[in-house]
Amino acid sequence: MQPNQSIPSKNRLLAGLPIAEYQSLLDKCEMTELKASEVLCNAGDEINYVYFPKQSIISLMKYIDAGKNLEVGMIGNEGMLGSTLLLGISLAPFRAVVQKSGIALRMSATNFIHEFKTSAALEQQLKRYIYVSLSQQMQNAACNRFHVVEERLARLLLMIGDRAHSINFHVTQESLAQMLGVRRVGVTMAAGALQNKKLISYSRGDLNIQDYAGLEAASCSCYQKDNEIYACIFDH
Amino acid sequence: MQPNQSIPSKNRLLAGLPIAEYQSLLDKCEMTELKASEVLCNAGDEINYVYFPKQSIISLMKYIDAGKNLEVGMIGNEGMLGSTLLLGISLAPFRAVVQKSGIALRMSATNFIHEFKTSAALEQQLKRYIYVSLSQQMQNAACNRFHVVEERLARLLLMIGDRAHSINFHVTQESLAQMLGVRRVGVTMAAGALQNKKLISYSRGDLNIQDYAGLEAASCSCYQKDNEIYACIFDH
DNA sequence: TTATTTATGTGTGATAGCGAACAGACACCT
DNA sequence: AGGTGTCTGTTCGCTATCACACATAAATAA
Repeated sequence: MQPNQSIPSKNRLLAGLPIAEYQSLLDKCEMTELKASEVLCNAGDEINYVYFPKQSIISLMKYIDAGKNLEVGMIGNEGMLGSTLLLGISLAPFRAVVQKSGIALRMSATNFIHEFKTSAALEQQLKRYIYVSLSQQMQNAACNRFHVVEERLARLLLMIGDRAHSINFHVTQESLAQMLGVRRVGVTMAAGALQNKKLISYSRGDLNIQDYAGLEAASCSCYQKDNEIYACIFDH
Repeated sequence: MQPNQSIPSKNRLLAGLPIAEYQSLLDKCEMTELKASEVLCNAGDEINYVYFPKQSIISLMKYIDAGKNLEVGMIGNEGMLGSTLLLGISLAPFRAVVQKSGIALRMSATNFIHEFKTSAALEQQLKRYIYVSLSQQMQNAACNRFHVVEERLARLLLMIGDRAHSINFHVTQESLAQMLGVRRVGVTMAAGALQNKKLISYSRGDLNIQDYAGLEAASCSCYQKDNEIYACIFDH
């Protein structure tokens, strides 16, 4: 399926809430403009704000050693940054970097904690989201072990496209390399292969998905599985 | 540090609870003998029982495709199987296989749910455990991406040793290969290298850690980091 | 005893990804 | 118009790991 190209008005996590609780949340949020490469938190930081992206995208990065980093999660309007506050721990387990500029809603951790303590519906959504995150982490661990760069790149591009709500977006090979945890050259190769297959086209960071279904077929099964897990938990 | 070689009488998760709540839990548990290679649940199964291993070890396996599997978690007396019930979802996101035979406490999901709904202390321990699991999954994803087989094998053996509460245990190269998601031959090589360095010795599945500190040094930093995360969340 | 299963070791060739270095192309700014 | 930084493409030698096939050796069963 193609991503919905219309700009989503709602965060998908919050969309499931009763109107009153949804409104109460929105009232405590402020609109903020996230700028690409802005760092929202570092691993081990106290979480002061939670974020609900609209068309913006946040990458969760795990530093490992000697300058090696890996993206361990991506947050768009299907999720939020800071859900782990529900678990009663205010330390961020990762570094959160803005991957794509755009609008997000922001709320203080204090307000957020108060909200889920007084709204069972919100609490349930957060629990679901944490379950999904946990499942996806496991999938991701296996993906990193077994799947080759080209498949993983295809998956990554689909994930960005979905969260950007567009088949056109800006992302350099260097950022993609960071996310995949490979050299930029590895991305050049893989992206070249995808372009030869007429699945994508790109130039100087301007990326265009030309054949969405084809790219899905070229991606590893993890793309599908991630979406299934999310749908299975939220849409039932 | 060397693992405590005395058989632990308590589960470390439950050990943090007030006596009354601890006792209430124990009363609803039954002792059970887990046999190596027994399957406690498959991915997508309804969770009917939760388990608290003593010296037994449970491996959480994620199937990916075409017979490719990866261990995404290991449970000994520091943790439990079934904690995700706290999140209100009763589906297991992985396959749980007994890795090492031994005693475990077992409780029905129904009783377990009742317990954490009536004990704030238990609920908090479970939240912490889920946070730790989530963090470790991220670490694991990065580990799978960057670290070589020999380092990962060293880490794995340390983890088994810790949970077996012994520097001697039985594990075949084939099982290790399954857990690491590599060919058995890869384990032969890596284990041979560790043996040459006098860190371990083994014969037909009987493994002995000869130099615990050396093995720690040979393992990837993830071993240390996993332990730190656990300690940071639970021991403070 | 012999046969079979389980656990381990070896050898050969292929491939994916690495690190490092370099070169061309385009964009933007003065 | 020229300079500078960003983005992309290419090459080379190297290593980890793969796939497959076969060999050995101990443990177990017939």
